Formats: sequence, C-alpha cells, structure tokens
Amino acid sequence: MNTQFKKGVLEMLVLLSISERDKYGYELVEEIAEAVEVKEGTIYPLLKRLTVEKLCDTYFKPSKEGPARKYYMITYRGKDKLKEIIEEWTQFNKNVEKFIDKRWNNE
Amino acid sequence: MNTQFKKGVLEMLVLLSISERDKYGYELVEEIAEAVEVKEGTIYPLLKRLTVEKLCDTYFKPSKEGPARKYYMITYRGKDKLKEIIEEWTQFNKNVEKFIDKRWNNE
DNA sequence: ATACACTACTTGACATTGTAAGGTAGTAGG
DNA sequence: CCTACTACCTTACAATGTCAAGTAGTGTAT
Repeated sequence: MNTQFKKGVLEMLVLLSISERDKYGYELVEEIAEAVEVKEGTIYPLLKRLTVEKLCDTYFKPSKEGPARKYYMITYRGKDKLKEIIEEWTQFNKNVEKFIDKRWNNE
Repeated sequence: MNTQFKKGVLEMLVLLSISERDKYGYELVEEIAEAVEVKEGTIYPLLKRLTVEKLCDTYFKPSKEGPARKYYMITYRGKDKLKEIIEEWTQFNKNVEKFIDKRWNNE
C-alpha cells in the first residue's frame, strides 16, 4: 500500500473515530487498520500530535484484560477541525476523481 | 488546501497527464493546478524524480513564446506504474469513503 | 534602447507525517 | 514460570510537498 496516500488522511480517520465515542489507542489502531493498513507506530505518535494541538484530550481507565487504557476524547476544537478536514478531503477527492475519469476511464 | 493529501497523488496525476501525450513542465503545472492547488516548486522536483526512476524520458524542443521547452514522455515502466498507482488509489479511496460514510453521513 | 511582463526551467533549505524496529509492562492460563 | 495477549511509547529514518529565490528567452510599450 502506497504510504504517501495516507498522509493527512489518518488524522481525519482518527478524529472521525473518536467523534463517535471515546476510544483508547489500541482500539483505534485495530479499527483503522480494518480500513487502511496501519500499525501502532503510526497511530500513537499521531495521537500525541492531536493531543498537543488540543484536538483531543486524554484520560486513563483501568482494564481487566491488561494494562490501563488511555482514552482519547475529541474537543470542540477537534470537532471544528474534523469538519474542515472532511470538507477539504471531499473537495480534493472530487477533483482528483474528475481528473482521473477524464483521462483514464475514457479508453 | 491540506498539503498532506497531495502526497503520492501528484505523481499519479502527472503520469496520467503525460500518458495522454507528451507535455512540457510548465504546461503540466498549469494543467494540474486546475485540479489541485500546486506550484512549480512542487512539480519540477517531482518530474526529476520520475525521470531518475525511468518512469518518463525527456527531450527539448524550441518555442517561439519563450525559452526551449522540456518535454516529458511516459515510458513502458511509467505506464505499468501508473496502472498500479491508479488501482491502489481507487482501493484506498473506496475504503476511506466507506469509513467516512459510516461515521459522518449518518447524522 | 529600456523596462516590463510573461513563459519556462531549476534549486536548496525546510516542514510534515508515516514506518520500522525496538522497548516497557500488566493480566491470565497452562 | 513461561507464554500470549493486551496496551502503551519512542527514536531514527524516508518520502514528498512548499517556499523563496534565481536564471533566461521572447515580445511589447514607452
């Protein structure tokens, strides 16, 4: 899978996922990996960035199946950002699709 | 416009464009800029990479409207690569759209 | 002639973000 | 006690787009 395609998109997927409900890191990795090939080493640093940028907040909760889980909760800022990213992605994607359709599928 | 979204995609667009017919750099910049916000400083280095990787070849041709133009011509390797990239993009995109649709448009 | 606008190509220092590979630690079961 | 699974984290690295600046040829108006 082309690594480059994921740039920026993973941020959108993570924000989108925690906008449904609070999730912990490991859970996010598994959920996103179902859609896009991705490993822990990608998601954890991303979650840290999001936290530093105040797009999400975190808290710990003990677990019976292993070590405590760090939950990520989207902030208002995060929600605004998510909306913006989705709009940009949608527009970008539309333009790319149009570009491809004109040149690729007409043959 | 989110810079990150473009990563990898511009390579696809350039290859796609020169797969129609040979194009010169400046022409490519203008054509691609119609779909995706982009400047010369992005496209020229990309064209150099494609040339080094033998995905395209180049030749010069004089012009009456300015300095000589450097044309880019896709190679067989470039065509194979293009096919591969388009398939990957299509699949990737489908997965991302599905991920978004489930979580965003249901509200 | 001179200056300016437009065409056309090039480059280097930089920022962002994903990857690989490794590490730490808690809990449960044989 | 050893293994497997859950869960988190970090560092060094690679790829690619951006900015800003530069070089040059050609045509047009002053």
